[in-house]
Amino acid sequence: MNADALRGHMDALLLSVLEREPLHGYAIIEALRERSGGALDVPTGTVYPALRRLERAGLLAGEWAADGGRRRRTYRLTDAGRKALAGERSAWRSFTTAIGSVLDPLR
Amino acid sequence: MNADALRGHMDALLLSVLEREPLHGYAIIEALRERSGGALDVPTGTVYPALRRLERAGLLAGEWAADGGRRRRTYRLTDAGRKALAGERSAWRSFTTAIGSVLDPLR
DNA sequence: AGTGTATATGTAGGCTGTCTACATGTAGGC
DNA sequence: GCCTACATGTAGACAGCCTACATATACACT
Repeated sequence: MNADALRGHMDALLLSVLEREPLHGYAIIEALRERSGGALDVPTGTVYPALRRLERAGLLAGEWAADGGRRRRTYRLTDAGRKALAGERSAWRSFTTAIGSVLDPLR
Repeated sequence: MNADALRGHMDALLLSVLEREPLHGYAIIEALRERSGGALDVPTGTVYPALRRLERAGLLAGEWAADGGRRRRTYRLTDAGRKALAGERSAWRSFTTAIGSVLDPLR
């Protein structure tokens, strides 16, 4: 998976994976890998800054938790995040339609 | 159309639009707009440098032509460009499948 | 003659998000 | 003691798309 291709779609991925249940960063990475059948293997250096960015933007809310001695920051969607996810889904459909219309034009 | 979303897909778009016939930059921009129903309106500051990059990479071959007093640089796909286009199409399918599997998981 | 729009190409510099590489620490199996 | 998995995070590099600007021809309209 080319890195540049992910550009601008990371937010949608993160919001989507948090739609059903709150997860912490490491679990998010695993969820992306599993849901995509291994195609998406996003490095920590991408995910953690992105989560903070989305939290700053008010789309996620993060909370520290402890599992034994391990610290985890669990993120959940805010209402704004849920709205943003709907927008991202819509944008994704427009995007694939637009690119698809060029790559596979009707013959 | 979010600018970042295009990242890493521009090459595929340019190669694809040149698949059937050679075109010059301005015509390529129009072709992208028409084929996508107006969704893709790529600025010249994106297209011209990208065309030169693809030419340097050996995927396109450019040639100057004159239409009256107007100069045009017409690009055509090279053999390597045709192979690259096939790769880009394949990558596009993988990409949409991967992102789609996260955004619209089977329920 | 002047104005405006379409056609046509190109560069400089900025922006931003993803990546690589590194740093830190806990938990548990062998 | 060592290794792997779990868990979070930062610094800096890199690449490519964008805005804004510069240049020039062709043609319609006033």
